[in-house]
Amino acid sequence: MNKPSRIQRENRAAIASAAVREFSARGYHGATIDAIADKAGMSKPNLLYYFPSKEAIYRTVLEQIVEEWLSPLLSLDPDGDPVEELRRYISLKMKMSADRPEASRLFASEILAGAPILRDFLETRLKTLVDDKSAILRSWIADEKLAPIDPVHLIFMIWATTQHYADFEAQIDAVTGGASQQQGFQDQAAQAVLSILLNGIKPRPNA
Amino acid sequence: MNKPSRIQRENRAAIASAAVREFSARGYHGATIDAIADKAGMSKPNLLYYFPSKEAIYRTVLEQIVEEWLSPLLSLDPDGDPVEELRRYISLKMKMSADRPEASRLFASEILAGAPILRDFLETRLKTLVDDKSAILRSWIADEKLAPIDPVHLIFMIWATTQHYADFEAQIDAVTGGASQQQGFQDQAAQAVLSILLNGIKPRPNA
DNA sequence: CAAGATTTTGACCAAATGGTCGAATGTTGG
DNA sequence: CCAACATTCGACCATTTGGTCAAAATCTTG
Repeated sequence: MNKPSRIQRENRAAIASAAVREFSARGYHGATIDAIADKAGMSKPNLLYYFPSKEAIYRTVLEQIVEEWLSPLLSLDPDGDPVEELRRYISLKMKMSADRPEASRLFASEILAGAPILRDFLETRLKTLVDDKSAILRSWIADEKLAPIDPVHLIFMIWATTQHYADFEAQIDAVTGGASQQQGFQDQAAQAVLSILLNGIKPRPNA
Repeated sequence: MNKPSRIQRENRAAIASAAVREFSARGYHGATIDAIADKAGMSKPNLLYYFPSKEAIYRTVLEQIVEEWLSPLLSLDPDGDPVEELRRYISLKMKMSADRPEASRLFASEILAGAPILRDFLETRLKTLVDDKSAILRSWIADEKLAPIDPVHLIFMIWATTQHYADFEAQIDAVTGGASQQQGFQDQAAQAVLSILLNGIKPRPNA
């Protein structure tokens, strides 16, 4: 298994990109190797020359997505200003939703189905990360820099609200008459989410 | 098309219940008529005696779910106290997530896939309903009983946070070590969501 | 440029699956 | 009790689809 050739790099990348689009649009079972190969501009046996099976493609793209997903939370800085750190984190997640909606939907689809492939990752690396960052949030609360809110639920709420704009895009488009593609809409959404969440967690004097 | 017999009522109900479980667990394409028939306790041809096709089953259960989904928002009362009305609405949605997680996941799965079946419903009935309720929220904001937040985004945030507990149950279970089944967890979740959202939208004196 | 390695593909296979059909079985009203 | 009707199901079919294989085409390199 030496260094991959240019052709290998290009084709693997084309397949991964096509697979994310296809899996996110049709789900694991709805996606077909033929369709992915078509989108990647090659024949099915050719695609299977690069990946041994449909599930292998799925695993590969899921792993790539999961790594991206982790990074914003990783960078939550215990020494920063709590509200500013959370503002930055939420903004980053909103941007990811806007920039890579298919990736978000593929991840969502895997979790919806009960996380058959990602369960182990969720129970180990993600759990550890959430435990770590919860401790930071708890210390901020102890210092009365945040309202006393269960940190785990705060993290869930941030995930829920930010990813909603990618995962439920079809619903949002329908309800808003298709506004969600425009730049203005994204800024509006980010502003509303930031406003509610940040106001919701700022320490309240009389409580 | 006379009144259905007892057998018809029972079998149709059994099929619908089995279909919700099967479709929500495996997605539209992953679900098989055989599996639904098994769960409903009958043979595949027998099931197809009650529904003409897989898609017909899917449409039927989706429609039932969508009707349930609408009702809590319908009851938002323009003459009630804004914060109390929203507290009631959010609590209702949290309870639906806890009580019928499969239904929530089936709905989510349809939207994730681009709402091929529900698009029309979303663009007509749901859009109208959201427009109506947005007007109520706007009037509350005008009366300074709520912070000035785009009503549509507030509604999206409520949907996102409440449905997250059903749709991403696998992730929540993994991260919390399986706590989400317990009653205490549900109460905790509801409290956190209510606290952040309600504090997030209460009018702020100096803004 | 030739030989070996890499990449590509048409043809094919086996399993899964949505759906049909006719015969058998059960139910019900007169 | 029986005739008409409703319900159930084993056997079957056609299509889709994940995956294989051997041969052809292309690329790389000494």
